[in-house]
Amino acid sequence: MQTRSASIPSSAKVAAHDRAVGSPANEAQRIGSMLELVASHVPLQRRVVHAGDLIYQAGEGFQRLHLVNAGFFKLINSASDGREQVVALQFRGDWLGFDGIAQGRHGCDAVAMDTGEIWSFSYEALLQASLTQPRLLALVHEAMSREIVRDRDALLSLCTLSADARVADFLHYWADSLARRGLRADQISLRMSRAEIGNYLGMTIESVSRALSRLSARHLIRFAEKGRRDIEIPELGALAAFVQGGSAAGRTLQ
Amino acid sequence: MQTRSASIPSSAKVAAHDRAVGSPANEAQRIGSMLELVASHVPLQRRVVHAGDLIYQAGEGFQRLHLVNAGFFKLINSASDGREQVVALQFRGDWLGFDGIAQGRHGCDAVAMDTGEIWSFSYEALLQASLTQPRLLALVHEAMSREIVRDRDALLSLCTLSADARVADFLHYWADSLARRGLRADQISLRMSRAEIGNYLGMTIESVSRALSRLSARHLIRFAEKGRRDIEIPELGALAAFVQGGSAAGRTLQ
DNA sequence: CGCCCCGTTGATCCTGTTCAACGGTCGTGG
DNA sequence: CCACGACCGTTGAACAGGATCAACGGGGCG
Repeated sequence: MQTRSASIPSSAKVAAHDRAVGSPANEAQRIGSMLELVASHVPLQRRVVHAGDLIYQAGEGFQRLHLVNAGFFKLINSASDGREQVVALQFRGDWLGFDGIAQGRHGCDAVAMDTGEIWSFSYEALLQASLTQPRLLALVHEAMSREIVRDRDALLSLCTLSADARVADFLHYWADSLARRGLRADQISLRMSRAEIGNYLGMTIESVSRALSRLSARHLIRFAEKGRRDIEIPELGALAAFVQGGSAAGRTLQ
Repeated sequence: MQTRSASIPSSAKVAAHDRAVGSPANEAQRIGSMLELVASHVPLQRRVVHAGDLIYQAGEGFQRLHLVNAGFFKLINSASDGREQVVALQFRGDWLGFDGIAQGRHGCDAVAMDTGEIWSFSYEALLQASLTQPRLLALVHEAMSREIVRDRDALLSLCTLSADARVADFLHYWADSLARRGLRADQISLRMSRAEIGNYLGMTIESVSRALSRLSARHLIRFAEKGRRDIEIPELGALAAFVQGGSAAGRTLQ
């Protein structure tokens, strides 16, 4: 396996979780017009959900897709022996339910982490509409592709980063996701317990807690006065830099 | 977060990597007819590739998708700081290139691990054809969905399994992938070095080697006489059972 | 108030990493 | 032909990062 040629434009890859072309503002715009386009061509049902609400469940038959209009959602994958893991976090503009297409039944649970709004619609209806609206079809494909890329970035982070760097990367990812959607990213309020974060990152509650303490000691983050779930990020760039520095520094593939 | 209700039919989940509906024979058939359908509706270019050949490269502009007609391929994701990781293994019937749709450029390298045959075709042409062939469109969506599910299963294994179980799960996955395609699974020949396996599983060469030795000592696998890359699996079920037993035994999400 | 859940911190243990040495195989070239 | 070196895989010994076990404080709620 030869090392990849150096001919890749260096701008092609910025950071594992920072790959969008275009600015954050564009991203928010993209999401807005996507929601609009879907809503105008597919009959959908809008639903307000609350923390803990189940959008769909593993094993359940697949018929409908969902779009996040507001709120935060987690996807939980589980094995037959009881192992379960948070495998993805979804924000405004993200789709829920793609995992069900392949086998006609869902492979994950989708759970709301906070109050939010979900737009649900029939997959069949979407397909029908997309036959006359190529732009709609393109959106669906982009969304699925994005999901694949994101999952693989998660895989990369999980395998190559130390516990502290993983936590930093997680915070950076969360903040970045907010920023792209036009929300303020310097002051984030995690909707997850330490247990959930740990599960998502493949580590224990204690390790998450310690990692956060260490990040705080380095002034990469700061805990808001009252809530241990509210975190300030003075300098997003510093956090990203820490992720790279804290990586096994070039654990390359030979 | 409440524990999931017990109302999920237990048959809905068999094992992380063992979720197909239908028998292995059906799967091989599905793949065969899928290849046929694509070939009969999209102009494609067939190409024989050899170990080490690059099908596409991260950063490269996205225009074409690829179908594996024969051989073994790996997808390598890499971060800006040099970290890189094998994030997926692809076999006959798998698609290559979905990661490029979202951003118009590829996010991974796709590399052949052995001699094989790749069918390449324009994504645009595929879209055009799928407008008049709904079955074709369904195939594409199923393939993308399957990819998402697989990535999430990998995430789950990575986070919840011990090193030994991860190696066992990897072997089981490989063997199972062969079996589904109608190939013999009791005697597999890995196309990967220990370094690649370790990278894929998030562990070091030494740990992979030790894990294999321990699996061999338990008679879950046997090394073929001459090659340390040829492995016999007397009982696939035993390997699967070990994965479950070797799991952190219910590292649930609270 | 008492209980439960959440988060933090300390002490100890263990899994997997790191460092190191060694054997086998293959390709190259004297 | 064999010597040499590069590469791959295995195994051992020491180390360390994170898991585990345990104790404690704070907040919300019945």
